[in-house]
Parts: sequence; structure tokens; C-alpha cells
Amino acid sequence: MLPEPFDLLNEDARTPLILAKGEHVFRQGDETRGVFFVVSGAICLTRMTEAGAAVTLHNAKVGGMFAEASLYSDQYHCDAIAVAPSEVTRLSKRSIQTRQREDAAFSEGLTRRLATQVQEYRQLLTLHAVKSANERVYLAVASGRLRGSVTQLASEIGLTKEACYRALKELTDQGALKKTGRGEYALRTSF
Amino acid sequence: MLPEPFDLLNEDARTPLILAKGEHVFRQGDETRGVFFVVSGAICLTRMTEAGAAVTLHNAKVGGMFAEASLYSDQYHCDAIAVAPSEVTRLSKRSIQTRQREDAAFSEGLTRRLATQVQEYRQLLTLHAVKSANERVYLAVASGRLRGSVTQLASEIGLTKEACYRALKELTDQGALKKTGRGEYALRTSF
DNA sequence: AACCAAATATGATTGAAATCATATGTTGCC
DNA sequence: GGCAACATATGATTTCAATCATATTTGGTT
Repeated sequence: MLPEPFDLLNEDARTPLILAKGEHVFRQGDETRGVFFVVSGAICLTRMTEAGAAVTLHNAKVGGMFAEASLYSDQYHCDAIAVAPSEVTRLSKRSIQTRQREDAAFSEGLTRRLATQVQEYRQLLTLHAVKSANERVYLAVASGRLRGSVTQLASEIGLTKEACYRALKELTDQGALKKTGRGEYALRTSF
Repeated sequence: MLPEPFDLLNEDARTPLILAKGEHVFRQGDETRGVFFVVSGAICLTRMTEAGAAVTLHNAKVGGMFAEASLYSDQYHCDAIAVAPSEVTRLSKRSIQTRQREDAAFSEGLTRRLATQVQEYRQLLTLHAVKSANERVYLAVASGRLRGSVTQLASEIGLTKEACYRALKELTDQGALKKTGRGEYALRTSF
């Protein structure tokens, strides 16, 4: 359930938290107690600027984690608020740090996970820079991003679901994609 | 010059490479020899899909790094090509891995750098999801992203430079920003 | 000093995606 | 079994940023 290497942590390193919509997981300035995994719901991280504007830093969704950088800070630098009824698992900072020191496999696993995420985020950002909706959708499908729903893909790649459906239709009409089912599309190999 | 913790590496872990435009730093399938730092120019990472489409994974610019995930792979999974005459520094995989095992400060520094980058990329992706150009520019300025040129900011946040200048002008007219010089803007604190 | 390249700045026009609307299909649940 | 919620799908209209165009300023180079 927890992503590697956090699945290696002892039971007592995990604290489940149930949150009502609007409830805080932590606040800016709170002492850092760990990193979090989203079991259900969604958590939004925001920071206030000096001018009073709220900047959203991250929308953590089911299966995602947040506040990993808190391992290297004494206080949280933003607010984490449940935007829906949620369950999150807190992974104790102390346990993680101890394990990092004492277990090379865990330490390597953590570094590896972060390196992989950096790679994924760069790829996603690069995809966002593609102007044409059709090309963006094609590249997204070619990169294997159409796992869940089309709606989900749309939000992932920065399009409305309507624009995404339209692009899928046009790409299918053009012969670049093949419709393999309701909401399912495959690449048409060009040879 | 090199970002932490790579500045800690010995001289002999660094290999400078000079590349003409179009030249490869490495190819998909090559044995992994290290991670890279861009001293000048720009490097583009692309991968071919089964259907023959080229997917750009990352555009590494001056001061940036690429192929960090190669530390956890035997072969590179994409091509790295200089899109302009470039100089890059290769940081030997072996040296990094040895140092990771033997120097806790280095190891922690690397993990920390990656965690920070994950955080930054998430923030940038979240910013890209803001629809209105004005709001996007405002939030970008509020997050301290207007360091270099406006042109640079524009490309960073996914707008054309024209749209970015216009947004800056409108925000200034509205009183949300204050123009402090040519290409320089500051937040107007609302109190 | 003259010149060039790039950044700054803004106006006019266009186009592509957002929005609004609507219909059907599917899934889970009481 | 029926209802609610959501995903799929596509048509019509609008809007906002991209594009095209142009002028000025600045910094670096010869």
C-alpha cells in the first residue's frame, strides 16, 4: 500500500489520521513530525505570501505523498488542509531518519524514489509545454499516461475533459490512435 | 559552481565535455556513466515510443542537471542531445555511489536536493494549472519567480512573453503590482 | 562610436481551447 | 431494481491567450 521504501517502515512509524473536509493536517510554523501518504480524499498545501495571497503549492491525491522536504526542516513551511473527507498516514520523521542512517537499502530506496519523481515531474512539465491539444494528448497516450479515466488524464496534462475527448476523437479519425473500448485508446504503430 | 552536494566531489569525479549542436551526450541503451551538469548551452532528452514518435522528456538548461535517475539504472533510457553548442560536466556514477556509501553528509545532501526539487516541480506544476494569465503571473511574482528576465519567467510558467508583459501591465494598472524598473516588478502589499 | 542582438513593451487580429449545453453509458449502492 | 453520481461523448458559442506586427531600450561587441 505505501510506496517504496516506506513500506519497509515498522508499524509504529505509521500514524493514521482521519480528517474532515477543511481540517488541517499541519500548519505553517508547526514543528515537523513526518511525511504523509494520502489513503483517501485529497490534501491541499498552501502558503501565504507577504502580500496576503494564498499560493497553492501542491494538491496531493490518493496514493500520493506530501511534505517529503520536511525531513530537512524544523518547521512546516505551508498549511496542509483536507479539501475532502480524507485519511492520511503520517510517517514519523524520527523513524525515517533513524532508518536512513541504519539501513542502506532504505536510504537508497528513498533517494531512488525522489530521483524517479524528479524525472517524472520534468517529463510532465515538458508535456505541459506542448501547445497543440492533439499533440499533447497523443504524446500523453504514447507515454502510457492513459491508465485511469480520460477525465483524470485531462487534468493531469492541463486540458479540460472536453478538449481531451475531442483530441482523442480527432487522433482516432486521423489514424494516429485506435479506439479499443469506451475510454480506451491504443497507439497505431505506423508500420 | 556545481549545486550541492556535487560540489563535494573530488576533481577526478568530474569530466568536462564540449558538444557541438546536435551532438549526443549519450544514447538510449548506453551504459550509464554518470549524471550531468549543464555549464553552457542546452541539452534535450528525448525517447522514441514504439510507434516512432519522439517524446521530449526534459530540456536541461544552464545551471541544471539531468539523468540523475541513471544512478539507479544500468542503461540510459533516452537520448541526450545538445540543442546548441554546449559544455556539460559529467559526474561519475561510480564516484557518486562510493561517496554515497562512505559519506553520510553527501548522501543526505543528495536526498535533500532531490526532495527540494520534487517540492519545486510540484509547485511549478500547480502554478501551470492556474488558468488566468493574470493570476498565474501574479502568483509567480508572489513566489519570487521573477529573478531573471520576463521572457524567462514567461517560458517558465507556460505563457508567451507578450501575454506575460500584458499581465504584468494589467496587474500594475490594477494596483496588485508595482513597477520598480524596466522588467522589474514588486508586490503591492494590500495593507 | 556604431552596430547588432536581445529584452522590453504594446497594439491588432486570429484561432484554438474553455465554457456551456445536452445525451447516453456505466457503476455502485440503498 | 432504481436512483445517484460520474464518465463518456459531442455540438454550439465565447473568450482569452497566441500570433503577428512594430517601436524603443539596453548591453555587448567590434
